[in-house]
Amino acid sequence: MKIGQATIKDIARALNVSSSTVSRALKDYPGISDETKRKVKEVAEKLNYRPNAIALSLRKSRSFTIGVIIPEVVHFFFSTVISGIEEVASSRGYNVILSQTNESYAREKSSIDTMLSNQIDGFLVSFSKETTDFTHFSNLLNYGYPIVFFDRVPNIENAISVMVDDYQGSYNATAHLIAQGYRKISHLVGPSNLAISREREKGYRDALTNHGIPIYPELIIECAYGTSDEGFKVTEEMLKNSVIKPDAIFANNDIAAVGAMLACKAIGLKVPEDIGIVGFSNWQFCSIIEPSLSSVSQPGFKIGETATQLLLDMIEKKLDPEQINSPIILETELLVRKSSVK
Amino acid sequence: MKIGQATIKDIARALNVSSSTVSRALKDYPGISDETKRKVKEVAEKLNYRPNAIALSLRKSRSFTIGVIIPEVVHFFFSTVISGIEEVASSRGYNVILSQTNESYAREKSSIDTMLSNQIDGFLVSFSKETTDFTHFSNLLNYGYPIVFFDRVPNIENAISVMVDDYQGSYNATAHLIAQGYRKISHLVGPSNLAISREREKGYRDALTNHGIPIYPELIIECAYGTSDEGFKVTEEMLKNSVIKPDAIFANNDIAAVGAMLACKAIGLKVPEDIGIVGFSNWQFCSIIEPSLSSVSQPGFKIGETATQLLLDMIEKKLDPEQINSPIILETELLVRKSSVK
DNA sequence: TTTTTTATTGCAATCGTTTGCGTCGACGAT
DNA sequence: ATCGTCGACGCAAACGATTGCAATAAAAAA
Repeated sequence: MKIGQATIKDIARALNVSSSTVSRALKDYPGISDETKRKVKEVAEKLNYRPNAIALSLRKSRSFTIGVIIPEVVHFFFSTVISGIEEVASSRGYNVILSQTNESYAREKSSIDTMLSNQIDGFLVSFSKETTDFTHFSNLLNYGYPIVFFDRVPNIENAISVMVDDYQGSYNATAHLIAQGYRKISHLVGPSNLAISREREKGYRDALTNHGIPIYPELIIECAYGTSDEGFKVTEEMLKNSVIKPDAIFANNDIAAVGAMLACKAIGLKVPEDIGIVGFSNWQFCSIIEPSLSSVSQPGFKIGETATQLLLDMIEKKLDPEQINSPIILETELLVRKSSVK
Repeated sequence: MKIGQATIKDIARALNVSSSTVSRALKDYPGISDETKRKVKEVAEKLNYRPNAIALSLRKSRSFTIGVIIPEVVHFFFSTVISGIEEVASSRGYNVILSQTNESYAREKSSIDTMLSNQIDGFLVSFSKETTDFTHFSNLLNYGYPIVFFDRVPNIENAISVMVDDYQGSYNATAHLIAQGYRKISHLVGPSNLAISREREKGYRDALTNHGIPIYPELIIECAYGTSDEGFKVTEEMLKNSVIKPDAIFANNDIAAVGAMLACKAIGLKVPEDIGIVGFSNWQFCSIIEPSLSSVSQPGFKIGETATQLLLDMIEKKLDPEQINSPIILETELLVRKSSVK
């Protein structure tokens, strides 16, 4: 028996009826006799009939597929988000097609192009670090194309976005370090074109200010790539050259935090006694490294779920994008571990 | 200007020619005058014409999309594989549609069904832990449907699979421990229903035997879930209760290895002086924990790449599945770090 | 001038499904 | 006997692109 190859026409031929009748019978349309419906369904079952989703897409100009554009798959946070996306999409009968940009703007644009040719019903995107021009998105938005941004969200009109409360997460982390008695807190900043980096920096600054602690620009260092090596290097340099010696480091991300931790150890500083460290994202390794790394946990799965629900609601017109005029913001959670507790 | 909405007909109308001419002109068919080609392309450009991939799929019964069925996305190894898949697929002009089964057999089957409706050109699958009946796969295979299995591969006829040399990886890891002077080597075994666990155990046993070292059944312990806590617990118990005191631990996976390492430290044993440890998979955290963890690295990215190349070659008839009658086996690499070097 | 060739283009079917509208027969009402 | 109504179904167009087979005109050959 052929697989998924039987068409409505085959059923029609077998029963000597028209394809219209078969189509209607399968969908329990009124105006088709029960007898016919029964027979059609029976034959459909026997032939292992599977509707051709492609033909349906063509007819309806709807593909029941959503496109996910993501910087990288091999990233704890993003893979968690994907998981949430996949969960909701599949439960609502949608397919997920995936493209990773590897942080390349060109790739981002071309992915969107091919997905558009595939009549994707909507996009879920977290744009690349390289992306500074958002016209490819705003064009789509102006046309009314459903897009939901998550985590990395652009500052353009009508964009619907789901993000984490980076500001508050960062504020809490910094406040926690202060509460632990750390005073000269360094911050490893993320790439400056990402809003999340700026939010996190702001949370850090405000926490210091609100606690009456001076801000030392010397201790605020950009760590654009967010690799462990980069974290190591900038930390090493800071520890050596800075006039103000930091007694804590709050890193924009966990990987850089680990680099910083290694740099501290290499120089003979004890964590958390001599220097406290907090990261961001709560990668799996946080709890198993020595000392375990305090980190701000982002609800990746929930972000994926929420963004997908929103997108599908928009696609199905259950939701008017106009109703949403500010980003959906999900709470973070500060997980205090050993690296920041004296 | 509408986005991706211009069709061949729009171009035809604008130039007062037939759609056939437009179609041919766009593809540089012979028999179309250069003048016409020029004009068609010009208008296509102006209208921002994008071929409708859905219509094309319907016509050609080819979707240029491959389906990936995977147990979980949030897993270092699998996400790495996905990355490799995505890379090759996109470079060869294919889309990737993704479904995670969460280790559920029912979900696996239904995913395959909906992907079939979507006229997927082929499958890349790593099946769920629950799956013991493989008829849904063999049906497809018998029909000549292209499938490539990876990592978790079924033992069915004509199945093409790409896997890692678990046996050899395990053998090498054990031999390395022996070479370092460790003699009473414990092994934390993985879930016994997965072939990879059995292969790894076999590699471990053979390495010991070939080096004339006795095997102590007491030191071979199942660690089915592979969590850090489980690793901790079984190791703690072994160190306390076992008559034979191990001087090394080779764990089936990195997470369990870390648990074991913590248990050793907790009891006052020094790694690697008192006890050597080696893990499996080379998770990202291996190099950043203290001491850094030696591990057998599985080439996840390469598995993804290789499997995808094979699949696309099959789809494009560049490769006859008959030619391949044994699994493709990729080499592992033992990454020696501090945890196993005296 | 007539016939043949060649260069360009159009027609129409096809992929599988949906759907507005028309058809056809039966049946009840007048 | 005639008309209207209604139930059950078929026709054909449509979605967008491709492609075998004509068709048409101009150019070349006879």
